[in-house]
Order: sequence, then C-alpha cells, then structure tokens
Amino acid sequence: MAGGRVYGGGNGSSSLSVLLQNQRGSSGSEPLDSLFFSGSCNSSTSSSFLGSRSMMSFEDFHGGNGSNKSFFRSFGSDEIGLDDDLDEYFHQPGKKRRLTVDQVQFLEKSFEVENKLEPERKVQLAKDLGLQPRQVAIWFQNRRARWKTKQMEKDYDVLQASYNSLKADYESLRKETDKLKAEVLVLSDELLKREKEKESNSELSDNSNKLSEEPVEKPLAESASEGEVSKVSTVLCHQEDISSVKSDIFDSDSPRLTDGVHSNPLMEPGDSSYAFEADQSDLSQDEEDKLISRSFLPSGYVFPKLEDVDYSDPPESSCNFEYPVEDHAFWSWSY
DNA sequence: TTGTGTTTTATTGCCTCC
DNA sequence: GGAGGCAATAAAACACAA
Repeated sequence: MAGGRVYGGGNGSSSLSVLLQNQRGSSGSEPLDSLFFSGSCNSSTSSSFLGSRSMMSFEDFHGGNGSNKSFFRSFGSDEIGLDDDLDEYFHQPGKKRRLTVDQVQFLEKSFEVENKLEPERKVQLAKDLGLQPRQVAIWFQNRRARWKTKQMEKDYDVLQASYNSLKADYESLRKETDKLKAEVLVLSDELLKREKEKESNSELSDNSNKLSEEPVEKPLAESASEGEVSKVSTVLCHQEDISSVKSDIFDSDSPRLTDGVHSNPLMEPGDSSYAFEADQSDLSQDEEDKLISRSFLPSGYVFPKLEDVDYSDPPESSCNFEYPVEDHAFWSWSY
C-alpha cells in the first residue's frame, strides 16, 4: 500500500466496502475521497449516515451548493465513516484521487451512450457522481484518448491482415507468372526451331522451282496446292506467334493483343481480318476469345482450358494456347 | 519490501469554432 | 476573446515480479 494513501472507509463492513472489495480485490478499501467531505471537520467516526448536507462533492468542497447526489442515495446510511485521515487527505494539494469503481462504471455507461459531453450532461453527471464538472470533463477527455488509441490498434491490425493477404496473393501470382514465362520461352524456342526448318525446306523447294524454270510470279493461292497453302498459313501463324509471344514476354506491361499489326505484316488496319484494334482493353475475356477465334480459327473452335493443356511437352501440332486467369487478367496469350 | 512498468487523473499549451 | 477539444506530458496510484 502506497504511503500517504487515505481511505475513506472507516467501517470496513459497510456494503460499499464489500462491493468494492469484490470488485477490486485487495484494493477494496478504495478511497471514497471524492465522494465525501467532512464539512465540520468534526464529524464522528460513528456509522451514522451524514446525509446530503454532509456528503459533499468537490463542487461542495469548492463552494458548490451541496445538493443531493443521486448516485450515492443507493448506498446505506452507515457506509462511510469519516476520520481525521480523510480530512488530512483533502488538504493535500496535488494529490490525485482515483474514482471509485461505481463512478467509473457510471461514467463508462454514459460514455457508451455518447462520447462527447454537452455542458448540461456534464453538470448532471457531476451532480450524480458527486464530482466536479471539471473532473467529469477530464475523465471524458482521457477516455476519448484511450478509445482512440484502441481504435488505432484495431485499425492497424485490420490493415496488417489485409497487407499480409495481399502480399501472399502477390507472391503466388508472381510465382505463377515466372513459371508461365519459362514455359512460354521453351515453347517459343521450339517454334523458332521449327520455323527455321520450314524455311530451309522452302528454300530447297524454291531452288528446285527455279531449276525447272517455272514462273514464280504466280500468287501463292494459285500456285500452291491446298496442302501447301495450309503449310504457309502455319508458318505465318508461327511467325505471328513468335513475335507476339516474345512481345508479351519481354514487355509484360504492354497491352495484350492490341496490335496484331506489328506482329503480322499480312494484317492491316481495315482488313476484314484485322481483328485487334488499337483499343480493346475494355473487352471482356470472353469477347476477346471470340474475337481471336473469329480471326484465326475455324468457326466453332474452342480454346482448350488450362487444365486440358499438357504443359509438360510443347505442343507438336497445335499453336493454340490459352491461360485463363480467373479474376486478374494479367496474362492471356492466344496463338 | 522494493523496483519497475502500467494505468489513471490532471495540467499545459495549442488550435478551432462561434 | 472565451469555451472546448486534443496531444503531450507529469505525477500519483496501482500491479506485480524478484
């Protein structure tokens, strides 16, 4: 027990003391300092209730009117005895007086209703609790500060959780992205290899054509058989694939599939086949898929879904690849 | 019992609003 | 200019481990 502490309870068996003991354990002899004041400085320590005239708040102490304190009327008449210690205590300037548990509970309830204090409410609370209005105001001020601190802690926790969640998502997506980039590199290398093979085959074919002195100015479609047209289309498809894929790989921030022109010299703006106009970034994934299908693929063609594609081996005969990304359309390659 | 950390009460100075 | 709110701070009261 700290030195200099003065407790108001002269009668340890009072109901209030019991109440306080129950609520605060060893601190049950909580001073009722702010609640009572011996105006005559001569009151006996008998158990007789001093009544509203004797039960003075700080307001009374400092010249208030000593009106009835409804907060205390609930207590019995023999709760508090006053002694010389109390008198001595009240004459120690600068001593801090803790509020009783009941006073604090009362204030807490009031704070829950409204954490701001209008002047009328402040006066009423002060009357009810036997405190100075100033004390009530200070209590509310400090209580608001505590509430704010708690609120900030909660907000911090929420933000921290949100940050951790986003970070985990980001890391997951980054890993996925790296993995896909690696796969695409492997696939594009494969395509390049095949393109070179085709080119060498084509050169051989050209040479043989020259040797046979056939006219070479014929349009492709006229000179080539159906099968040959198919092969040339495949090569063009591959060329387009490679450049667009590489573009996407090495410029991941570039808008996807928005400039099919740069990657396919056969496609010009205005062509019926010019499907990718400059700004289609607001198209949905479905719309884009349909657009792509219309431009490149036979009608009715359906892109294979991620789970249907075997990524372990580069596709041998197909140049179609789609990576469906659920909520985030960071990546979408079709070729 | 004592040292130390925490909580509570109260003060001070600054700012805003009427 | 006064009242009231807020942040920073002091200091008493309290809790608790050693």
